[in-house]
Amino acid sequence: MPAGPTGRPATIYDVAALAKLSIATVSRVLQGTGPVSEKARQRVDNAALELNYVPLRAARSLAVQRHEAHGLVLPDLAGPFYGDLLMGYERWAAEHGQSVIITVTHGDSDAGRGLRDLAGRVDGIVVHGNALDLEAVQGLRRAKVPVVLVAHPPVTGCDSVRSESAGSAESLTGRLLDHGRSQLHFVGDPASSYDVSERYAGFSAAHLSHGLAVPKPERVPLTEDAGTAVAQQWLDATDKADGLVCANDELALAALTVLRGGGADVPGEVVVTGWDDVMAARYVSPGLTTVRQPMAELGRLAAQRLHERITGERTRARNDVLATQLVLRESCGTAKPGDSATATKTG
Amino acid sequence: MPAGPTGRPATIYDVAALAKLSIATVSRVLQGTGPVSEKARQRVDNAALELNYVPLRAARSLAVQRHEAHGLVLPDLAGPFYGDLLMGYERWAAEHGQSVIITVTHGDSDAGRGLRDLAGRVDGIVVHGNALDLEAVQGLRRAKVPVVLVAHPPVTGCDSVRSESAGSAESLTGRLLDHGRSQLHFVGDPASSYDVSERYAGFSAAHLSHGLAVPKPERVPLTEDAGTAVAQQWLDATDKADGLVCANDELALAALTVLRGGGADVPGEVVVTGWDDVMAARYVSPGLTTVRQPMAELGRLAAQRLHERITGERTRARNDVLATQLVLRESCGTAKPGDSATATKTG
DNA sequence: TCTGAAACTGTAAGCGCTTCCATTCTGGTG
DNA sequence: CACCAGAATGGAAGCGCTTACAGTTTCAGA
Repeated sequence: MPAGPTGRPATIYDVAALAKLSIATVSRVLQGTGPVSEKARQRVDNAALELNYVPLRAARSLAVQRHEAHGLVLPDLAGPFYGDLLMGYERWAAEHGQSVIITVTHGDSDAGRGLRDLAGRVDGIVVHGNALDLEAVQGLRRAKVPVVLVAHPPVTGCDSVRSESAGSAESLTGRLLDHGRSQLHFVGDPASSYDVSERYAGFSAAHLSHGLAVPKPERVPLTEDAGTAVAQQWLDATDKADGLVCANDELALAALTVLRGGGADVPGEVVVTGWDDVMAARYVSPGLTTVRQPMAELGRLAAQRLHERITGERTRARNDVLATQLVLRESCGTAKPGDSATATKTG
Repeated sequence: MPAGPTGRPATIYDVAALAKLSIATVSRVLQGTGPVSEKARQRVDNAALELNYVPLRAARSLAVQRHEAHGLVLPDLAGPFYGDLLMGYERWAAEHGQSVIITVTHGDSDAGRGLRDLAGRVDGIVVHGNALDLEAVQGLRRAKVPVVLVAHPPVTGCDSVRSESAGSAESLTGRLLDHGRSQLHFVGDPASSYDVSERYAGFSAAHLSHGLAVPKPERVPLTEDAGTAVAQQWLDATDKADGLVCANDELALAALTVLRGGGADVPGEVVVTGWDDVMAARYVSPGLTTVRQPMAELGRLAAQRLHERITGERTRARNDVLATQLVLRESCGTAKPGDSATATKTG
């Protein structure tokens, strides 16, 4: 809200009056559209500066029928993942002159009122799979809002962007089996999200291809507390698993720490792996073997896909799958000294 | 963009036509203002539902002269801090019907075009101190945009919200000195941000009150790389410091790890402390002593303060200072077994 | 000097919504 | 049964901006 001469925000009329020109010319100067004389440009610039004029976006949006803004719906912001995603997103958006309006569902997944409001402010919406249920997404589609899904299985009418999961999980699991592990546990509830279900699918596939029965998953939430509990259970058990394939790093870190604290030999007696490669994964000891997702790139691509849809420069749906990176450290017992990252798959 | 009967987005006119009522009545029903008969309410609701009507926010904003949106300007989104800040912010905003539009400066700190655009979309802006230089903030003020500063020294005309730093740094440093340390190094450039300068101020104060000379700071960036370098230097040095007070956890974690890797005894030979209490701080060993800031609360409060300003329910400036929490772990050599947190100061 | 095209500028009609004000219904009362 | 208050509704103006479209300059070329 810029300061007008009267104390009210200055409008384009104020600028025009001060510059002794019509509002049409002012608009042309400010937007850089249409022909304007150098003299006019000067006068307008000076007037705008003097009045601290800030164009009211709402008025422009109304006139041009475009918001030049994206909506981003995330389930949460804890942990580094969503932050990185958002960062990649915002960067692309800023470079292309789009604002980003963010909404966090905190597990509400219906978000009626807020979603509606958001839809009225933006040209399109990117939804993280864990943030909204399918019904809410369909609602957006019905309202003809362009939608891009992140980390969600493809939905007709929406583009989607996700990172490869099943393949990396399979190769990670396979690697453990190849190195002599025979009683692996999958820790984390596959039903909690699409990503986790994919990871379990890969875990299963590896077992099948090794001619082994597929162990049932430990259906626990992806939290440190759950990791602690699982590890505690392991320490108390008689029939011990020789590996914990955890659905994320939180679980794995907590488990690893408790196992170590309880005197277990990791990775000798039991190996542990995570998913996400959070910072702590490389500070814990033994270093946590995990899988890194290109979160920023995911965000960037989602922004781009949405923009293509909004501008109509593409109408055919796309479903992108980005490669992940297996990060081998000591916790899995198969890393050579001096940890590093190995090859990956593109889905 | 809802689906109108024609394929174009439905407007309030379409809803009115279908409901056989005037747009005035439709508006009253939808906004819940003014008296409307039950019958009218029904008809409007049905029509809106059938048309998948989504009100165009730009039009409403223009009419009511309010955006019901906040701008949030952050320097970055890496690390968990800003994510937590944003989370606290968004939560409060959502609960109060405000949208939040986020802009990341990535160290640009002038952000001319983007800022201007942002200012035209929102009712007020919250700026993180590290994101914008003072001139940019003044520009906003001149344009009469309500501004709340986070982690920035008070500026006339703006509210500010920050967490206490100097006091905690002083008590942390004092504690180390009391436990026999005599040659502490401050790692991190106090000029890099207000927060860091405060931490160094506290570090200095502790030395002074112990009758010691104040060591010059190691002016390095707050990164893991810098921490690595500093630790390497320590290993090579002959006249070794007996404590590294790092400006953040990244520095401290990297330093700690390299020191340990180089055979140094931490905390026996040299103690290390950080700032922020990132997740890795409790997984590294020895556990990292650090200071926890209430980031989410900071965000929440900033949102609230901005809202008070926007609505005009408060006109006197406020400068809030939130308490931090000293988190003692083994790396500082003064923690009792079983780490815990101790008291704090409110600024 | 005159003419027409090109360059520039102004007028005015919206964009979709809210809201003031006037008008039309209600349904009790006298 | 006329009358009136209050409830319900509609008409229309206006929010600040963009953008045809039309009008006015400017100026090179004849």
